[in-house]
Formats: sequence, structure tokens, C-alpha cells
Amino acid sequence: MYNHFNQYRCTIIRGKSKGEMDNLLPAYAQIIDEITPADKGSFENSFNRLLKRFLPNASIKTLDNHRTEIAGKLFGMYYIDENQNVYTSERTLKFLEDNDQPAFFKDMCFKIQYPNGMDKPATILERINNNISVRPCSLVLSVLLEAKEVGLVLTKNDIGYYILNSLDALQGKAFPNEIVNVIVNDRNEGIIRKIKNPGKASSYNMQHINELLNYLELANLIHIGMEYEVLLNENELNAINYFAKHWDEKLEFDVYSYDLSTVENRKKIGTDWSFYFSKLVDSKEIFTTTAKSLGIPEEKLSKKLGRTDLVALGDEGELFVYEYEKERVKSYNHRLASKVLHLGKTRGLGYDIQSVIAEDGDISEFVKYIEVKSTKRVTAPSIEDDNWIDTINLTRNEWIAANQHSNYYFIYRVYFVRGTVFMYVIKNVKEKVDDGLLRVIPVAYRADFGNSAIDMVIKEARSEYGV
DNA sequence: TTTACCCGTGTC
DNA sequence: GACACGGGTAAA
Repeated sequence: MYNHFNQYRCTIIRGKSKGEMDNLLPAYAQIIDEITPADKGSFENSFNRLLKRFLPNASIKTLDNHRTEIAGKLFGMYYIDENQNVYTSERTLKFLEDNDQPAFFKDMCFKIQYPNGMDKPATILERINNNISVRPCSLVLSVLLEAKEVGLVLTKNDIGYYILNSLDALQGKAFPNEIVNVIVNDRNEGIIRKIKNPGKASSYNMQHINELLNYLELANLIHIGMEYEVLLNENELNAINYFAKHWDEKLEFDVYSYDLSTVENRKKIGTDWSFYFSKLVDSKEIFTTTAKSLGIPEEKLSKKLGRTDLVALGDEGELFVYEYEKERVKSYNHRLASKVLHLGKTRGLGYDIQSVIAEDGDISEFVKYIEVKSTKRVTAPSIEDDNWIDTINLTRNEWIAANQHSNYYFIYRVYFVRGTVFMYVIKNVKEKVDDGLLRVIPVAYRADFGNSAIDMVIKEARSEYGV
């Protein structure tokens, strides 16, 4: 049953980082990883102090809101247990590992549900009283798939009115094809419907809807065109179908099973939710973003390998730089092209690619060592912004190699964004550190121990032949 | 009283 | 119109 006249406002937390997403998401992640585990009080202090570097003009309250609303609730980048200890979430750890920003948002979008445990108790009760139960992103993508079948192009406004502000849709009672049929009929009649709340500004009606669609765009699943039309990313059909397949499934996190009449239970739904939401979906591989799904031609990665969709992120960056270097060296001196070597698989060298300088001068044939650090996102990096800060993790071997080869050691920072690739080259890391242009802090601890440190030996495992 | 989602309203 | 600051306000 679907009656679009039943309208219902159902929000997500209002965003704060859209404008600087490529800057702030890695910042949140690095900060949280650096300062957790911690008790809630020191987490608050450290987070705010460190985020201030990225938002120099923000008030304490604004920093608080970034921490609790965006990094905490909306993005699920950390969770707080019942003893008020703060931990880095699986989602954050994976992002720090693979630098796949669209995958981060795919995971987050998939897990967003109404009702959820990130809202205030009054809001949760409101949703419960209205029998809300839906994965909004799954439903939106399902409807977009159905619409594509019949050649219907939906706008942001359509998605707002007919889906995300529709009570029947939010109750999970409206089938995607029903919704599409109704929209087609209205189109044929020339009717355009809009969300209206008397006396309210457009941000009250539409901001949460715009922002949910923005997150789907950052997830690389849709693209919003110049006329506000919402288009599916055809290169991400695997992930899109995964979302769509789950649109009418019972919600994993059951808000309805909580009796919210006591303070204890209201607290519990918060901690239970933040634990649930901070974990990755089971089939996380399906959300991996490939260069191909960002619309980057495969031949830019490798002329030899066709199966780039199977190549892991680090390797895609390495292949890209390898192809780039080979072309660059070849155009300087054909004879030197064979000196460009891809050594990514060779552990412990401290660099991925060995190349040659191949520039005019005495050292044109000298070897150069290249470490590739790649990242994936939908938006371009904002290098022209003076507050722009980027962070990469170097292994001990890479750090040693950077010092050892100083002037001949290069970091190629590769950004795969939609439809193109940016590459920033950093030459001579050692000198940059000495000049204060680049800050390096050791973050790992290594513990060496011998038999004198062992307190107990327990041997439980036995082979079937006895020991 | 403080905390932390909620969201009016100013700014671009 | 988009979007984010920081006041608003419900909870603890």
C-alpha cells in the first residue's frame, strides 16, 4: 500500500563536514585512532584539541558537535562502552587501512536505518509511534533501479517527497515499483509535488534528505546532476544490487525490542546501537571501490592486466605510478624504460617502485626510489586550502629508506577520484622533515622479550599422535 | 547544572 | 539554495 499523501519528516543528524569531507574524514580517523582507547573525558579533550588544527576558528561547542554528532553518531567512527571507555570503530580502522573513502560511506549508508539508536529518546519514540522501519538508502536505490527500468529519471525533490518524507515508504510498506508507478502517473499529469511544512525554512524540509543523498554520492553509488537529477553509478551495480536486495528485510537493530521507559534502557539503546553501528557489514568486500568503479579507464592502470577489479587498492596505485613512470622515462630516453621496476611485492625494501631520474642534468640516469600511497574518494583533494593537511603511514622500512636515499626518495601520493587521478609528488622526505615542512611522529610500540619475561607456559593444543 | 542531538538562521 | 555554526532544548 502506498499513499504519498501520508507525509512524515524523518531526519538524520545535520552534517558539518560536507565542504571539507576529503580533509575532515581522514582527520577524524587519524585523531580517533591516535587517542583511543581512552576514557570519555580525556577523549573529549584530546579530540577537540587535535581537531582544532583543522578548524582553527571553531568554538568549543562546534568542536563538541563535530565529535559527538558527526564522527560519533552519524559516521560511527568510535564507540563508547558502558564503562565510558572510547574505542576506535571497525569502520575507522578499515578506512585507515585501505583509504577507501567511498567504501566507508557505502558501509555507513547501508547501516543507516529508521528508527535508529543515534537519536534523542523523544525522537526514537516518535518513530516508534509511527511504526517507522526501513533502510532508507536501500529503498532509495531500489526505487532508482525500478525507475531506470521504465526510463524514469528521479530528482532529489522526487526522492524527498515520494520516499524519504513518505510515511508509507518509511514504514517499509511501499514497494519500489508502486512508488515508481505513482511518480510516472504524476509525471504524465504534469504534477510536481514538494515537501511543505508551514512556517518552516527549506533546511527543515530538505536538508536531511539532501545530505543523505550526498552520502550516497560520496559512496560512489549515485551522481547528482546539474538539474538535480539522481543517477545511479553504473560501475557500482554490485554494491547497488546488494543495497536493493535488502530493502524490505527486517532491520538488524531492533529498536522496537527496547522498553524506553527507564533511564537504564534509554542508555542501553545508545550504547548497543553505537556498538552495532560502528561495526562493518558482514559482506564488506562487496563495498570495495575500484578505480574502474570511479570511472578511471583501466589502461591507465596497466596495459597488460585487464582484471584490475580484482586488484587491491595499494596495487592499483602502484600500477598507476608504474605505468606513469615507464611512460615518463621512455619519453625522456627510450633506452632507460627497462630500468623502471615494480617491486611492490618485494617485502622490506621501503619503496614500491624503482625508477630513474630521467631529467636533464648529471644525474639523469641515477636511480630514484618511489613509495606509492594511494587513496580513493569521490571528491578532489583541496590542496589550495591553507588548512589542508594530509596524513599517511610509513613503515619503519619506508622511513629508513627515506633517510637513506634522501634526495632520491620520492613519495607519490595518488588520489583516485571520480573520473580522474591526482598525483602529488613529495621529494626528499628527510630534508622536508629537517625543514619542518613535514611532520613525522612514531606511533607503534615494539616489545622484544626473552624467556626471563615469561611467567607461565600453557600448552593446550595436541597433535593426534600425542606429544 | 552539564551534555548532546535538534534545528533556526546567517553566510556563502 | 546549500550547508554549518552555535543557540535551543530535552535528558541526565
